[in-house]
Amino acid sequence: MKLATWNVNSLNVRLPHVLDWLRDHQPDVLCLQETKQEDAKFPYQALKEAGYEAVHIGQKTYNGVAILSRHPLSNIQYNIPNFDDDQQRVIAADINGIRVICAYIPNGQALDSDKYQYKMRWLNALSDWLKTELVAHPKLMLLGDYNIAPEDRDCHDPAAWIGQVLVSPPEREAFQRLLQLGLHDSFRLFEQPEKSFTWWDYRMMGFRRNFGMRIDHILVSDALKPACISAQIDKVPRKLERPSDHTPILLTLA
DNA sequence: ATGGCTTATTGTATAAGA
Repeated sequence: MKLATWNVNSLNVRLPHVLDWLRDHQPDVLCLQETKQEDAKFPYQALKEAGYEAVHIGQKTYNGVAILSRHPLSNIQYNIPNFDDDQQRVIAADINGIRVICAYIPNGQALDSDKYQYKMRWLNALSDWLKTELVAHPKLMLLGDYNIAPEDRDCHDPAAWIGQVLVSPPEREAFQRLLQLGLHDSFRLFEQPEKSFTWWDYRMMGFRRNFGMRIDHILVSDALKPACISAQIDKVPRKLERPSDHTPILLTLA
């Protein structure tokens, strides 16, 4: 079983890239973030013709998450239960006996911003919810844009990023708390090239110079860890015309 | 180098991303 996650930075703009990528890789599941569209505009039909059922929750301009699947989706959850949030950042479904959670964790903007406070509250709510979710669904995966580079090796220039959002100690601690729930960073279960990143700034030729960050992740529960066969970042879509600033990561399960 | 892109908006400048 192949599962992937990709922040597309507007599905309206990126749908051709997504359809090409689905055709080339045929994943069982693809989680999308930043669809940036209301559900009425979501391309259910085009995805169906490509062989994928989809569930989506979105809003105009910002946020929006979707799960595309070649297998039936059930038990759909929209957003974090009991957490008052007007931003559409989480969607979850049962697929082939696995609880698949697609999340777009807030960026935080800057450490002294209200948005950073929101990010930290949001991470706490996510953690609390996952605690109970893991009891109900031992086979669980959390895929998405975390907006956290967990370690210095996940940042192209750690010294330049000290004190910045994405790498601050409280954010990294929140990431570690997710791991302490019994989740594993599937990318690090395997040997990986140095300077592996999933996002590069559009500016300053970030991609060409590999000035990137690894901020998109696929965490898997204890019960799923032994089934992991491979994990890789696919840099190809980042090289296309008018790319998303993020590129997909792909996990293969036995 | 606090942005040099890119996206969307009842736009023609602004907000946000990371």
